[in-house]
Amino acid sequence: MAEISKSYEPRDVEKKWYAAWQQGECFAGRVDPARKPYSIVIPPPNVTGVLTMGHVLNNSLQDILIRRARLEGFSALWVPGTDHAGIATQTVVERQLRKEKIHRRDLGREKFLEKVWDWRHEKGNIILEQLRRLGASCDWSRTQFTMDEHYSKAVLTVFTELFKRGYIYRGKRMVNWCPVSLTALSDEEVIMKPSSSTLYHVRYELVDQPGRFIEVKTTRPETIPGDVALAVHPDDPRYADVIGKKVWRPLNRAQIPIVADKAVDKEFGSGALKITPAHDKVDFEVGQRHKLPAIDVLHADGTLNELAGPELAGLDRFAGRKKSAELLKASGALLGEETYANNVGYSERADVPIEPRLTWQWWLRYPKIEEAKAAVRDGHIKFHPERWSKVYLHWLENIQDWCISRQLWWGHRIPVWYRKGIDREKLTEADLNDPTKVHVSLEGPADKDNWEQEEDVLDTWASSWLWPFATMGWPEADKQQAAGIDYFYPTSTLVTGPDIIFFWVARMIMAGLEFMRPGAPLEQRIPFNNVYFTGIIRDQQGRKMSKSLGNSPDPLDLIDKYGADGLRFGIISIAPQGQDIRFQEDRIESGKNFCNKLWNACRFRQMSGPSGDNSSLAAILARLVPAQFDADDHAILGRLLATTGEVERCFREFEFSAAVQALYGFFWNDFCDWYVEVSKAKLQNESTKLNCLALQDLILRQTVLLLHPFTPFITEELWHNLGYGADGSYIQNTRLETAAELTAQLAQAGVMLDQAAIDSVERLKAVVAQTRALKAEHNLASRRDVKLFATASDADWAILSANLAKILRLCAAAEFTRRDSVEGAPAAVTPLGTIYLDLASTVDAGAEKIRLTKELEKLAQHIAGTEARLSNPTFVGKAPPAVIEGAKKQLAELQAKRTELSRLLAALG
RNA sequence: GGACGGCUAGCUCAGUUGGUUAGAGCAUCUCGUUUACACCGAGAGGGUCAGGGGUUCGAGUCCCUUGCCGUCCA
Repeated sequence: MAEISKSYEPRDVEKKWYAAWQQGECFAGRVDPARKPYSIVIPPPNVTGVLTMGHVLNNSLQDILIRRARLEGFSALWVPGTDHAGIATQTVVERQLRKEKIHRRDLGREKFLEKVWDWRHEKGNIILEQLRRLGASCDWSRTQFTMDEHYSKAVLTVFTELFKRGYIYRGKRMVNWCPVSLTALSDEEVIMKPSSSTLYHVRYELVDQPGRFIEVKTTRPETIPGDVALAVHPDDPRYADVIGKKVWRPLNRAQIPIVADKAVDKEFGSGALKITPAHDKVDFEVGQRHKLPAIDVLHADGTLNELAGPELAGLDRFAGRKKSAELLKASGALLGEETYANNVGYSERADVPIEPRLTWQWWLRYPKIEEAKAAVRDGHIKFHPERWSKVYLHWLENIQDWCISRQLWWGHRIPVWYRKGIDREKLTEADLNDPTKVHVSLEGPADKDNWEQEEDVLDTWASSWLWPFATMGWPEADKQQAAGIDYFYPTSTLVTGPDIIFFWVARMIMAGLEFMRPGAPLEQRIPFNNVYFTGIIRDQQGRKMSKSLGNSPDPLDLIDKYGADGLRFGIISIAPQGQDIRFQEDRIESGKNFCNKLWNACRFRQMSGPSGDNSSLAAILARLVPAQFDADDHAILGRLLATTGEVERCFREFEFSAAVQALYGFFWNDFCDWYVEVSKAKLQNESTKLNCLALQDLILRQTVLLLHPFTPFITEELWHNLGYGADGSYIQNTRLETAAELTAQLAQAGVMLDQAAIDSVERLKAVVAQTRALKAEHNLASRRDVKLFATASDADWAILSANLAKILRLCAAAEFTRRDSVEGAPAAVTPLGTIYLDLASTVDAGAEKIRLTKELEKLAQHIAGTEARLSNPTFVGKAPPAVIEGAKKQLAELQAKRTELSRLLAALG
């Protein structure tokens, strides 16, 4: 056993144990029929990502669950991996190429993809390496990447299957278009930003009533050439007589109709709306209802095209906006401008306003919607906190088809081939299912030369929604067998953020229900049984942590500064269930301090006496001498069992910060501040020493086990330093006793907890605290030569005298004796009698009088309150007997204390 | 506009089905290097539980309402 150093130095310990764990294959997920499985799949971080505080929280929680499961005897599996993050990765590589003045089109698709793979091999594992620093006990041999060959096969299989089953179609619809990345975006890749725009007032002249105008307000005058109608509300009296008439479009002059549609907001602007179906989602729907054409006046890159007219064609949309305002002004159609605060959607990656655009895309009608609802509603999948299930169900109630295609190169290319020479603009739904025109399969058509493959790739989420089973070998039988899918699926718990309930959690549930174990009951097809939603980590001002704000500390710096264990312990302690977290570095420091405290308590144990046989719980129990147990021994065991039980409850209810707080309080306050201090007296007595050391060994062992999931490194180190584990073994292979099991084993060793003794410790603690306070009040806190007297009943004195050595040490006093009465000394009325400071000659009687008077005043208030309650007939009549008894008992104690304090005050003269 | 969450000590947060005098950590102040730990110990100060109303013998806790902050959906 190594000698323990004076303070805990995490760096070497962490390095040593992480290497040892990997060497010992501690993280391997093994199919073991003798044990129950416990599995987690990591929410795959973006392959371009680096570790953030959000990852630290999320992955610490997963590691805590997995490590606890190991201690509870489960066969645990944590599957790691990354996703290919289509647009993010493509953007990163494009940016890199731009430095060499190369555009991806210069390279061509194949060469560009080679560059992306180069980048992925060079940089794509950074975040997984960082997770190792945090102590993540993933089964790295199973690391997955969504673009790996096997995983790709799963993704494309799902596409072809869903196509066959009629869930996938091709449609020209309005999407969020990024004019820089030149692709459709999902809603979550669009960031709404409050913006200051200009609202242009534009008038449209009625064709058959020259001189009469309809006024329209718009922020986008450059789309006027794409107007195909004006719309008014059918019930709007201002416009009742113009419905069905025509107006002149003021740019690219033409006649367009006025239609009536309920989508028009009568209150907004003039109550008349210009309808531009190619450039606005609402307009598109209005256009559909009124069978209006859509005139697209923009190129894909956001410049205006020839349909916008010769003056505007070729201009960028923002330049076009200015130019169109000038043109309107020149023709007299512009009535005015006002500034207008609205929300504009921005492309997350390119940071430019997105463009609603009509494009051909592939769409998915979701499968298994009703079952997905039932799975959560009926509790087969439990959300923690539960309230998120409402958000989930609401989304499923209003679900819309999913646009699964992206105009990118990096991703899973859609396995669809078009017969050469076919006009894709004109493909009908029937054509899609005509194998002479469109081919859909994994391997592609046999005569490839006659076909052209779809250029689009799939949305990244269309690969990650398969994560829980595609990472376990699906769809190939041999790979599934090897991964142990029968054993590990469904996974136990998913840990993720509520921001991706729709994009990921809900979709995984539907995918699992559709593809896993067809025909089996719902509970065998769902991907997980529990979903734990973490909070979002914010800075001190409550802002989200982000790269652009620069308000996120680098977790690796924090690990260097506080140790991985300190970081984990600290972050968990400030992460209550379901609440956002305000990051405070001082809490991470507390985590480190706790580790140091733990370290030193173990060090003290090692310095206090010879090690006994710590090789098993049974061996330690055999060293206990129950006959020698004093009240403190009972009390600390009682607290140990209560804490063990509390931690069990916390894991059941996913209350991790409460578990950390319980362990902190138990270890620091109950064990270090009290038990270790009283041990110091007991350890000087040879007859009680060995029992005391055995008890410390028992408590430290259980504490280290309970803490191990939270702080894996230091606990593994101490486990070995204190001789709990043999060389070559690991703490994770120990079975953690539950409170019930520990109670039973203690009973078998002859230890029955004595509640009366435990209660007496509470009173003893009060005596010590009050005596210390009394000394401090008289500026004697640092004096160790004070003498104490007590006036106490025989029963109270019996307890005091039995604990004399402890009291002297804890109060830093030289003597403590019993007296029949003491006059004129400062005193404290405690639950075990009145304690006096023997300093009568030097005491300031005036100050002591003031102190006692103040205390009496407080007491009088309390007594008055209690008396009032007890004299209230409705209280006595309606409150439960236990509450009334409690109040009566309390009143008696308070009155006795008042009598005693009054006597002391009177004695001061 | 709808839904959800939050508002408790200077700061960040606990506070289980309503039941003694509302707690913790950090910060502040005082004292202290006594055989683990100054990454420590002892002590102290600090709260009309966002405002208002209601139910109840009793409300931080339940109900209604107002305000402010935040998130999501439209």
